[in-house]
Amino acid sequence: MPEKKIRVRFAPSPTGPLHIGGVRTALYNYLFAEKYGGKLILRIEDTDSQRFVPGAEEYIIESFRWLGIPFDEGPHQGGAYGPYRQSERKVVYKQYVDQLLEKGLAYIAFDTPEALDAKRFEIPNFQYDASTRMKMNNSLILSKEETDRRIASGQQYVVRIKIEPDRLIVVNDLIRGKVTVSSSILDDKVLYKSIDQLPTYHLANIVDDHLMEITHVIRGEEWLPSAPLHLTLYDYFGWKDTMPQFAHLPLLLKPEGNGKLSKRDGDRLGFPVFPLQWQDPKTGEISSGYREKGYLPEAVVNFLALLGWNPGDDREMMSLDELVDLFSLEKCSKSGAKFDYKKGIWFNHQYIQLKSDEEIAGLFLPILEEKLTTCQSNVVCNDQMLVKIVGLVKNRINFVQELWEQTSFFFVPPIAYDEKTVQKRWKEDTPAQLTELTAVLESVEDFTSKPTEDAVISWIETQGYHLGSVMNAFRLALVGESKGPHIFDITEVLGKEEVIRRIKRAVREIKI
RNA sequence: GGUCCAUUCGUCUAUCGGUUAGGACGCAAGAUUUUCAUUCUUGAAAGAGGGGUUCGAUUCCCCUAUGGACUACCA
Repeated sequence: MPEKKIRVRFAPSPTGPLHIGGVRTALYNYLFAEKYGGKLILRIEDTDSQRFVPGAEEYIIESFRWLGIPFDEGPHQGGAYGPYRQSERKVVYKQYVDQLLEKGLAYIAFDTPEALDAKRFEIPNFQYDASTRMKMNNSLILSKEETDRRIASGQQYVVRIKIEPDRLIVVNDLIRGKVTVSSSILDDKVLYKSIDQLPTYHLANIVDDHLMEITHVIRGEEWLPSAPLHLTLYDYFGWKDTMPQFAHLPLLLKPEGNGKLSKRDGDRLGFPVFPLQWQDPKTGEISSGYREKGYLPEAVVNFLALLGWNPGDDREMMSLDELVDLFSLEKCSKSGAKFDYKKGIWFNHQYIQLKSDEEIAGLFLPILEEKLTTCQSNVVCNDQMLVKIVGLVKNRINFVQELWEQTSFFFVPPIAYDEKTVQKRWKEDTPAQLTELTAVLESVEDFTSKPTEDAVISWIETQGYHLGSVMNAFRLALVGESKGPHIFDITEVLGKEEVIRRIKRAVREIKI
């Protein structure tokens, strides 16, 4: 592909938890960089001092650590193009703002936010541009002396780009092809504000991408409308030759209804829209995260990768390495993707099946320990047993958390018996049969699954009992309801004493 | 309102002018199972509408409709 060393960046704003759409953007940047042996840079875009949220940057770092997406450069690991926080690059931007001012490609405007609001109220489609700028309050109409005097006296101002109207701007997008707009629809965007001496996104973004030698800007579609402005900026600075290429990714949409995916959709439909759980430092409100919900990072990555991209064939299960190998911007789709969270659940199921019983048991252990203390269970369970139990029920779960409801009867004997099952499975002759069964079990030497099963089946056959009714009643006694894995796999884990104890208890407790 | 982007089963998507329009999620039915699941098999399900271009359009062009994004001294 390109001769130049690939450098891409993910540039989030630390204004709260990272949206899942942002995660996907970062993932695509990573896949692209990795595929072509390039570098992925994390840049924190904190030029809005008003909206800064403490902890957000750490949240971002931790999210990608969890997902297994490493950055090559960033505020934490450093790099040759730092600093990587825009708030630490103030001095850098100022000189470029001055450059534009000197060339007459930008100007100083004194209009207060209130004055602009009034203007917008007065004129419905007001835009600060070539058609209006000469009627406003700026250095274009003020004398040099007056402008300087105002600045010296401490009057707040902003620097606006001076857009020449009636020019055709062509954005060459790697995903969408040529996008042409007239410069007349652009407004004189604010590039810099004196109040906090910080640039706005547009200026900082272009300066940093240039200075950091970014070769490809892969970002969400919401940026497509401002791409012409960015192109103009590259042009004004004389950086067109080294300008990065653009790729605007389709958006993630609500699973149902219209609009883009928001936090509310997650709350309403019960799925997270953030990688990690997040507690808002101001309100204390907690938003759920994929990690805490029990998603495996591999599953999240795989699921996200397929929302807006595909390998060109029917493959769906792909590791991060495979994704790197298969990824290409040409295969990215152009239209927004409704967030199919049910498919995400399916992916998680698949990835759980791929993991060893030992690994799943390890993930389950902390949950189990907590449950056992609250249940005051005195069941002793060693690691080997736990692994075996997990192996028995693993294919029934989508999340590790579901393991408890699938396995609780192993640890806690049934205290109640499901009424419907009792009605269906517990007949008049059941107590007598089960009492006989205890004797049969008592005589089994090797209590592992198969020998026990053989002994019980042959007893049922010689007695001429109905297989189903004995077995179902047996299950009811052990589990408390009509569910669970193969019955003799359960008895093997439970052990002879516990099995007999449970049968006796059921015979004693269940009345019809 | 203006600008730009988009439009194949309910959803994610394959198809780069000629296909019985393929796969997956979800859904339904059946099989397996002593239970519940898993699993397997099968099924229903799509080219927004209208014009062109072409021997032939889902595929190329135009219009309409619909959806989306943007339109801040936010990113």
